[in-house]
Amino acid sequence: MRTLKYAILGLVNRNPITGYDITKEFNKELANFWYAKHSQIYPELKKLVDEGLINFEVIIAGESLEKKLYTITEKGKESLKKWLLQVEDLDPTPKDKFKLRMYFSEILNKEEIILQFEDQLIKRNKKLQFLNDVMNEYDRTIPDVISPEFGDYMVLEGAILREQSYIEWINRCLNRLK
Amino acid sequence: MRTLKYAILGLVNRNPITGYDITKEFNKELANFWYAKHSQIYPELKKLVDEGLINFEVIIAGESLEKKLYTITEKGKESLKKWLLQVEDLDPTPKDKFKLRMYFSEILNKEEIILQFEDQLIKRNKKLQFLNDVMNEYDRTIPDVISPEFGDYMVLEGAILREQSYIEWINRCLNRLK
DNA sequence: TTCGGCATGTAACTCGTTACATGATTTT
DNA sequence: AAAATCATGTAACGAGTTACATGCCGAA
Repeated sequence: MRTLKYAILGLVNRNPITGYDITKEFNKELANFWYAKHSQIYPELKKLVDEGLINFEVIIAGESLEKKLYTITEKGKESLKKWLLQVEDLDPTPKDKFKLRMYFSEILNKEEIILQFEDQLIKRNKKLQFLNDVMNEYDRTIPDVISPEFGDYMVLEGAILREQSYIEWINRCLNRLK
Repeated sequence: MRTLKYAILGLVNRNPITGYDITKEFNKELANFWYAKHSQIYPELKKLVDEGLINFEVIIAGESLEKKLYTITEKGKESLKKWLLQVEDLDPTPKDKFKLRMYFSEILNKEEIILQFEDQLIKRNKKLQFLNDVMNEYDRTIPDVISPEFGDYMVLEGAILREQSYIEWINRCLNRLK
């Protein structure tokens, strides 16, 4: 399936970028729906070069620190566009360890179950708060459709809706338990 | 982390069960938040036996068909309970290929993007319809708290809320695009 | 001069999927 | 008699994590 391939290709397509900076991108907005460690990114970049989808240029920063600045090729752009246009079946439902634990919770007593939900509620609220803080930096100006910022905005909103719905689920469970 | 280990342990804890039937469970309610193929389940069962967490008894069905019926041990029950009670950090945000594609969609034109969202909307609605159908089989009788059925009901409701929230997100995106 | 961040890589391992492989039983 | 389903396994591969490994640069 090679999804990481296209995640990287998408980033390199926006602007020439180094492996290090790709890793950083995977820890910002992007982290709300895709991510990877540098140990996965560097080998994948090498593979993409071999496939002729990207090129790199070695940049010397300061005295001797080598950076590799990757740029997308025409072949890479075509490959990315083809992937963006493809119509696929739905991904399988994402796995959820907390739900798995609650699914088997009948062997716990009520108080123990409630404690689990309450702990999860705190953590989810914290995450939602964080996402809202990021969202507020957009300062009520919804970016133009078809701009890189619109992508950021869109998926951030998706992440907020997802957390809200998870919190709603927890609250419903707690109401039944109390 | 060995999550599959506990998913299996949780099922075996409910009732003695064969590997084949565990595989089937992973394609019902459970599939809304955990699943595995038989090729992963059989080796894991062997491992759990080695660890003394489950036992099995060979059953001959019909003339000569061998089944292995697995039962949880005391050690297994303790291990499961410990796992159920543990307080963990939030899982990383689940990966989402569709959101990844839309994140990079600025290189497509508006009509192409809208087509992508509309296709996704149809598929998500279909899935929601399916989940609602399953839910209606509960026939308005919410199962008792602390029963195996309550677990089923709870996670099914979670799955429905999740799909609804995804659909809400798609609609918001479409409204902005139109 | 030391510490945190910049920058790139590899090795070993776990987790999960697809495909291969076999045979028994039930249903059409 | 054939097809679907029951039932259990292994092999090869791909994806992802943790740990190992190295060296540069700027700020305190």
